[in-house]
Amino acid sequence: MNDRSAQRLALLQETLAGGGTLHLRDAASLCGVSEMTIRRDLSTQSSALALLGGRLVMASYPSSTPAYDLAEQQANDYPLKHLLCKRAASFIEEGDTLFIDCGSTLVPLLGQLGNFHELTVVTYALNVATAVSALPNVRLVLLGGLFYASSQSFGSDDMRAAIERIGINKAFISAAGVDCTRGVSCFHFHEVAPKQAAIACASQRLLVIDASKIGMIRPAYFASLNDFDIVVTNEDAAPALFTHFTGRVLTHLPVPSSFEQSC
Amino acid sequence: MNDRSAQRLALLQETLAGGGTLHLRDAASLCGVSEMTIRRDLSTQSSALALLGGRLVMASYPSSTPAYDLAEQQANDYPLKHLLCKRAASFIEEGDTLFIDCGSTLVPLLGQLGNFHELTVVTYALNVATAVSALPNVRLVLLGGLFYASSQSFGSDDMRAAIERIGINKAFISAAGVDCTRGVSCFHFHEVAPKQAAIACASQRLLVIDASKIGMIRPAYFASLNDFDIVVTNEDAAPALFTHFTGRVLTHLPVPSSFEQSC
DNA sequence: GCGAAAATGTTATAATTATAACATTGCATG
DNA sequence: CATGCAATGTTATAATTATAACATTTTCGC
Repeated sequence: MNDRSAQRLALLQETLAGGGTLHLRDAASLCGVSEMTIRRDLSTQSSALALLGGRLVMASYPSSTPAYDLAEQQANDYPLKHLLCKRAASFIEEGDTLFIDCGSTLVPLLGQLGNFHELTVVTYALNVATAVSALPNVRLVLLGGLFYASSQSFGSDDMRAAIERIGINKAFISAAGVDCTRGVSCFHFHEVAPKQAAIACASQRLLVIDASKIGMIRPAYFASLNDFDIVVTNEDAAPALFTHFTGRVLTHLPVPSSFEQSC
Repeated sequence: MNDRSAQRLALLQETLAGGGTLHLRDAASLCGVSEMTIRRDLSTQSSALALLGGRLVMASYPSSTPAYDLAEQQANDYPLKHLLCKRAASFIEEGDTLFIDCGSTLVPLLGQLGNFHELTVVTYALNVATAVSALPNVRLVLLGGLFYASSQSFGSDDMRAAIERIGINKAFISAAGVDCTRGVSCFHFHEVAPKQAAIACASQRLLVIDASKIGMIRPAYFASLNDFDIVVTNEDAAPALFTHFTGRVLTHLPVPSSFEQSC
C-alpha cells in the first residue's frame, strides 16, 4: 500500500475538503476501485479522512469526532462542563450581547443559546462561530485575523479596537489556569488581547473554570481574579479558590452550599 | 409525539451544539429512553439533528450533508465545479497569498491547496475558513464581522481597509451573474466591498464561473468583466461570454479548444 | 378508577456495514 | 517468460444498524 493508495486518498480528501460526506460506494466508483480497496486504504495509511457508518468524512471537521462517548473517560469530563455552562447560562438574558471565549469549556454553553429569542454573540474562536452560525436566533460577530490552530481562534492587531466598538453586555471568559495570588492565565499569548478587551468593555464579566484549572499558572497572564464579577466553578472547588482572595465581594456566585467567603 | 419528544431532541441538540457525534446508544441512555424512542423522535419531529450510520450529528454542520451523492443530480454539478477549480488551481504558485471568495463554486479549490508547501488564504467566508483551517500547510486569515447566513460569510465596515493591509497575490472571485454589457454581479450587497477590495489589491484577478451564470444579472453589481485578468469557465460557454466583449485581451484563459477571441 | 389513545419498550427480521479469508490480477525482477 | 510479491477483487460470514410488528406502560378525560 503506497503510491496508488495515497493518490486515491488524496483524491478523496480533495473531494471532501469542502465538507460533506461521501458514501463508500461512491468513493469506490470515483476512484475506480472496489469498496474493499478504499477500506484498506483507510486502515493502512493514516489520513485526514474517517469512515463513519459507511460514509467518508473529514476527520478534522467538528461534526465527525465523537463528542460524548459514554464508554470513554470523556464521559466524566463533559457532563461537568455541561453543568458549569448550565449555571453560566442562567446569567444570560433575552437580547444580551455576549462575548464568548475560545476553548472547549464554553462550548456546551452554545447549545443553551437556542432557548432564547434574540441574542448576539461576539467571539474570536472558529469552533464557537461554527456552532453559533447554525442558530437562527443568534446574531454572530466573528472577530477575525490570523488563525491559530492550537486554540482554534483568531488573532489580530486591532482585536482590541474591534471589541471596543461593540457594546458587549456579558463576557464569558475561560482560562487554563487560576491562581489566588498570580491571577488568571492561559496558554496562548494571542488570546490575551481579546480577553482583556472583553473584560474591559463588558458590563458583566464571568469566569467559567472547572476545578482542574485551580492552582495552575500558565504562560499568558491576562487578568486578576478581581477583574471578574462572577466565577462559575465546581462547588467543591470554590472554597480552595478563595482562600487568599482579598478582592471585592463576588456576587451571584452560583455555588449555593459549602461556599464560605473565607476572606 | 410532542412535548417529551421535543425536549429530548432539544437536549440532544444542546449536547451536540458544539459539534461531534453521539452514538444512538449514548443518546438513548442520556435521555433515559430506548434507542427506538430516539429513532422515532427523529423521524416524527423535524430537527437540526441527523442520524448517520447509528450516530447523531448536527445536520447543519458541513460534514454531515452528502457532498457527492452519485445517485443525485448533484453528481452532474459537482464534477463541473471540480473541473473549473482544477483549472483555477493551475494558476496557484508556491508561497502565494490567495483571496478566496464565498459561495460554493470555489470550495473544490480548497482541496487542491493541500498539494502545496506553503500558502496563505484570505477569506471572509465561514465555509472556506473551516475547510482551510484543517490544512496544516495553509495560513488562514479570516476577515470577520457580522455573519450573513445566506452566503455563509461576514460583512464589516472596515472590510476594505482590512484587505488593503494584506498583500494579496491572486484573487479568486466567484459571481452569481455575468453579463457582457452589465458586468459581474452577486446576490448580496455585503459581498460587494470585499470583492471590490480584493480585485483592487490583488496583482492577479481570476473570475471563476460556470456557464449557468452567463447572461444573468443579479442585484449587487461589483465589477466589470475587464477588471479580471483571467476568466475560468466551461469551454462551451466561453464564446457566448465574450461576444460583446470589447475590453482588453484575456490572457491565460485555460480554454484550449473551441474558444475564439471573437472581439 | 376505567378505558382509550398516545408513548414507549421489546422482539423479530431485514438491510446495511465490517471483517476475514481466499482468489485473481498486475507488475517487477531475474 | 517464469516467478514472486504486492495490490486488488471476490466471496462468505459476522456485526451492526434499520424497520416493522406487536406488547406494555403511561397519560388523560370522564
